[in-house]
Amino acid sequence: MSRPLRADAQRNRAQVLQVAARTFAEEGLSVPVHEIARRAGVGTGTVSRHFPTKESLFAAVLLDRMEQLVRTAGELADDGEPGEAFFAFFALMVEEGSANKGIVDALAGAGFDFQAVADDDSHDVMGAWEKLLRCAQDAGAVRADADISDVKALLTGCLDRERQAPDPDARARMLAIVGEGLRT
Amino acid sequence: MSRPLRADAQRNRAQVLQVAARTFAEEGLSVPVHEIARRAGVGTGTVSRHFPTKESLFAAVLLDRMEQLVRTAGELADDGEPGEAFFAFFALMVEEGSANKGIVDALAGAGFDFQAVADDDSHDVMGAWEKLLRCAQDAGAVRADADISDVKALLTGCLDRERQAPDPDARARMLAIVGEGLRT
DNA sequence: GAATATACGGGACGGCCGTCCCGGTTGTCC
DNA sequence: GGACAACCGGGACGGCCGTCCCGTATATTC
Repeated sequence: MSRPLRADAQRNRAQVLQVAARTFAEEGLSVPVHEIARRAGVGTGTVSRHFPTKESLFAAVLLDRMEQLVRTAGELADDGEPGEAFFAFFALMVEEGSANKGIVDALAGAGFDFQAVADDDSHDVMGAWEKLLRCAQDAGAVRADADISDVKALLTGCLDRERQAPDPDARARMLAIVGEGLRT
Repeated sequence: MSRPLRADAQRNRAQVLQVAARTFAEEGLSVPVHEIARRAGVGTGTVSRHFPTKESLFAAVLLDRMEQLVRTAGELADDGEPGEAFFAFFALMVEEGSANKGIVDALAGAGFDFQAVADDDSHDVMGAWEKLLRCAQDAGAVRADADISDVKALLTGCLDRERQAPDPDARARMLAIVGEGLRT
């Protein structure tokens, strides 16, 4: 282990992370790193010291969000009916994607290895999600042959619909369609 | 109008188009134009003279394929039950996407304006597809509130599933799920 | 408050890629 | 078969972007 970061370095790191989170969410992964540095009011060197590559910066941002989502998934799994929990989390992910272009890009596989980030030991989103699915299937609420990749693909579809034309009606309709398809 | 192309120019154009079609289908839109020129055995200048931009090259490739797909859609619409025709065409598109990474990229909106190309007057894929949808809805085979954007999004989802791990079982499952969701 | 390590800024670098241009070549037409 | 226009090849150019480096500034420690 190394000694703790200097105070200003900590501030800068946090600042970069926050700006990056907002920027990636609003504009997707195509934003240049220079731009994030500029908006954070630091030099590009500062960014690249804390996060050697763009991918590592995005991974750090994503991991933050992931933690919350996994926690939510856990809570949903704990209380209430398994089927409801599964579909509620699915809807939550759609909402998240709608507000977070970065996640959509990652899910769409636009250059980043989402799988690798999602599979990180301490932030096992896919695992948590899969558990929700399995519970719902055991409870007979979701067709037994569906796997987590199917679910992820359906999520991608819902997010694509959002991207074409964000519209509350359309979102509800897509959730209904997917729901009908997935239920036993 | 200009005079007809010189014989060698026609040959080169056709050659580039053919190589581009195969290459885009196999590797997606990220292939450099230089690489297509190299494989076609021509200089980059030759490519860029016939197709001023990469987008125009891809559009030309896509339009070829589109024509066939639209024709197929028309045939499906003409004979047989409307619901069957709609779902058959959907399955056909999934198959097409599975064999054609370029189309997947275009559908996923990876930098190219698929809509613009698809809406070309003489190759109105979306229109043809929408007609299939409307017929199926009129016949009561597909839920009435779904629109063509929903269908396109669901297709994107199916194609995403293919990309994660191509698998005949998974494809059939996805089609079943989407079918269940879309039927009345 | 001085000494030292640590971090900052932002310019430089290199790779990638699409586009353009020019000297040479090859069809075409009389 | 000769002259001219059309076309070819591929190198040059410019923009973009991620990464690295170094002279400078600042926090930390004693």
